[in-house]
Amino acid sequence: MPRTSSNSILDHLPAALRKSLLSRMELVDLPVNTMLLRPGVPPEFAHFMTSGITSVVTYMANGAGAEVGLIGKEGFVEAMHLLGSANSPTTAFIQVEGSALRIPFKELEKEVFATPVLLRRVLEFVQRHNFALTQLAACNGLHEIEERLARWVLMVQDRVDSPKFDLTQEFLASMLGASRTSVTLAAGSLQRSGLIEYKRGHIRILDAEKLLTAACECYPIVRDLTHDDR
Amino acid sequence: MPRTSSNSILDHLPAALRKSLLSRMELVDLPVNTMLLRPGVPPEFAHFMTSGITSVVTYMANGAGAEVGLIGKEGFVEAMHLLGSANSPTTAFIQVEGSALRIPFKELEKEVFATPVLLRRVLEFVQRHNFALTQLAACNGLHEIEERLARWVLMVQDRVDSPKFDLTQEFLASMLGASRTSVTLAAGSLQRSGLIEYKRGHIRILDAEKLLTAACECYPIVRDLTHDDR
DNA sequence: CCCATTATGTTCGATAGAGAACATACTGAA
DNA sequence: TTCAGTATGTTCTCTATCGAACATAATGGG
Repeated sequence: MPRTSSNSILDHLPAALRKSLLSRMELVDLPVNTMLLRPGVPPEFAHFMTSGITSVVTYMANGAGAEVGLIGKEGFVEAMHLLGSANSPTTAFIQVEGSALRIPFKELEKEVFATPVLLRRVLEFVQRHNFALTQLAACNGLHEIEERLARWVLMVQDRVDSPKFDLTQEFLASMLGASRTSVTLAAGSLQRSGLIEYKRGHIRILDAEKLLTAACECYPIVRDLTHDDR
Repeated sequence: MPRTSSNSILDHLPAALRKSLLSRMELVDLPVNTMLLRPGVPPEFAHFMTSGITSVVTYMANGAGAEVGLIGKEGFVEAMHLLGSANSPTTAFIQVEGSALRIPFKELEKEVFATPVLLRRVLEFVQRHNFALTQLAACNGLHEIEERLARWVLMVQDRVDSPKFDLTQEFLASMLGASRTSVTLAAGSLQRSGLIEYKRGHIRILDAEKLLTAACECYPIVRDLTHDDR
């Protein structure tokens, strides 16, 4: 399977089912900031990420936001929406450009509830995503910015398979629910310690080992949840 | 149906299915602090709350914790665990004494995946619970203690149907991911404004209207998610 | 190559909250 | 009724973070 169409969930499906799904899917490029999901709006497509990262964020009325999820090729974006018809308070958009295999949401919905194997895989993903979310929910309230920044950077790295990617500090601030000033300070600190290099929206991990130490305990917990092979 | 055995999920099932389930369930009293779920331990029973409140909390290594869920008679405690076999990082225990209809977890699991209607109801609950969680995750990081305290009190009230219940400030602190001092100050402020009365672990809501104003925007969002009639 | 734009760096005052220490007051069991 | 235990009230110092303001520096389109 070519690298650009590899998605963990699809890859682990029985061959026949995978083929059937793939035949109805379309590989789409996803530039930065592409909106995949808005609060209260039912999704048109489901996006099985094959590269890049989707951020799931909850925004408050005053515009402040905080990360509540990060989805790469280990998952797909609209999983939660398959479970029912409640209004989602979240926004999802492309944080690191990439691509996804997309399928009309209604079609996936039908398939999921008609195909037990697929349903199980979807629910397993929902479970892992949810457990990760509980950890991040506590993390947001309890840990300091520098630890959370380190965690975030590592989480992104896991999903892009590269020590180098693009993220402005302004953007990071809204992800971490912090002010840009604080992010600059935290990033500066990590940079002075030689863990990362930051250059106008380009970030590079220099020492992943030490970064792990700088991150809060939430990182390995969340990583195991989202990147364990089952 | 007697008040003590009323649970929203069970109540909305087709009569035959409900009867079948109820015949295999046991009504149990749940005193304060009863543990229902520990991190990484598969649940033995599922508890459909009929009164009282279960708190779902994520604890960090240093003992600090934060709320990631509140379950009353609108739901049941171990829903997430039905979806797969990943390790949950959460702890669940009784926060306000009450009762629940419990059923061996394995038995419910079998039933859920054999009975589409039941599965749908379960997934709907999981979805609502999850969307609420995304809101609370952001809330934990972005809102101030007094607003969150007001929100918490209202959420508890919704689930006990009473303006009066027992909660120590020490406990509230660990729920809100704050220090006891901060909770005392916030509670004192709400008390001086005449919104609540606090007396040695006994809290009484005096002015629910104003409390709504004092709470952050998250309260109505979460309430609609968890207490909407579908 | 230049300039407008955008991203980062830096400083400063203000503040929410942490954490410790101690005082007070209520409660229930003996 | 008394006392030990527990919950709340209060004060203080300390620190992380905010928010605003401004400086600097890189970037890319013309």
